[in-house]
Amino acid sequence: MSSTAFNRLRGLFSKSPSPIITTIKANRAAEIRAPISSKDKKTLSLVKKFKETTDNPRFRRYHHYYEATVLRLAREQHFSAIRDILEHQKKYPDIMDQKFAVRLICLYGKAKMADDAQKLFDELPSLNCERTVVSFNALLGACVNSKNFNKVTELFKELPEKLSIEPDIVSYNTVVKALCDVGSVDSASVVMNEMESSNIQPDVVTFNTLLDAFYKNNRIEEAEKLWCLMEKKNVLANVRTYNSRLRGLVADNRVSDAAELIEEMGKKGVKPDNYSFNALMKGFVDVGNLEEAKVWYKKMMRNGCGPDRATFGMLIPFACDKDDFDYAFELCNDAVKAKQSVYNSVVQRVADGLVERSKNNEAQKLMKMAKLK
DNA sequence: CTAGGGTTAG
Repeated sequence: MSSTAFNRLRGLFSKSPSPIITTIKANRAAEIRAPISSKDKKTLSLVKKFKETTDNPRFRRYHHYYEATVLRLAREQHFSAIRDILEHQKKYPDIMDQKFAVRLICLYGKAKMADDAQKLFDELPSLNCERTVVSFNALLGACVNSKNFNKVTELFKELPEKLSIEPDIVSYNTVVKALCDVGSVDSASVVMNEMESSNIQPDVVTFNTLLDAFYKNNRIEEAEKLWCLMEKKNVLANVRTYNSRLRGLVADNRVSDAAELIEEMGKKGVKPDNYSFNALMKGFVDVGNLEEAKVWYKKMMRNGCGPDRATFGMLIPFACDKDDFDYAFELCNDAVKAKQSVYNSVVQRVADGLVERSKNNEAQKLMKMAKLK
């Protein structure tokens, strides 16, 4: 509503015999003029509370609070609110500590706000904060998280010379990751080769990034070659390296090879984790083998790897597909015990299946559990 | 959020 219309309204209402009604109507008109939804109000109070909280130095060390707030605001697309609370941080003396500044740059990255990350990076000297390869790497990482991949290669080309920053292994690994993410796995391999001419040896992170990209693109042969190169360079495979390979084998329909690889990991002193077992169980799900999936689920438990959201999200619907609602129910119980959330639709499907099979007691128990969460 | 991680691979 235009302000003229508003004035006209006010003029009308001022002749109203009841002043109380006048006030209410005027307020409503003001609301129409500048609508503030209850969601916006919530955001405003969240921002206010965050600033007040971080005004206390003690709370500036609560990384999780920062991250949770930024991620929440990002999810709601309140980017100006994120800018608001992170800009506010520049008021504190902590900003002179590069560690603190790096955290803020990374937070911009998590909110996919690469330009703001760069703005802060550019301002560091004027904020009396030292700027080294670490904040440079944080900026690169923020661009990767923002999926602004061109910016990564651009900055990597320009900044080191301009700012006399020597790129290190983390810088190179971040560029490798950016190239893999954009689908240029070959260029990423080239960068790995180039590192060596800068006297920086590829490490396990470099290999893991590239291996994962090769396996994801079903370039199994090249991945195997890379694995050999890694061994030749005496870079020790860790659990993530093996997990990439497990996923690759499973994608290549080589489930039994994958199972063997898990056993081999144990022998090599690399303890399989959730991702390892999930990768293998996915193989058995893909070929419709519930019995083997059950066997490995048990092994997973025995190895002290708590099943996670991915495990339950995969196995419960699979058990339903196989009409094994008792097992699906058992898994739901485990999920509650493990404090892992399961989609309501999945729980509903299990409950419906139980009812169809006249297992009303179980169905009721299940619904009760679901409601508790 | 409520302990605490300066940057990279889920």
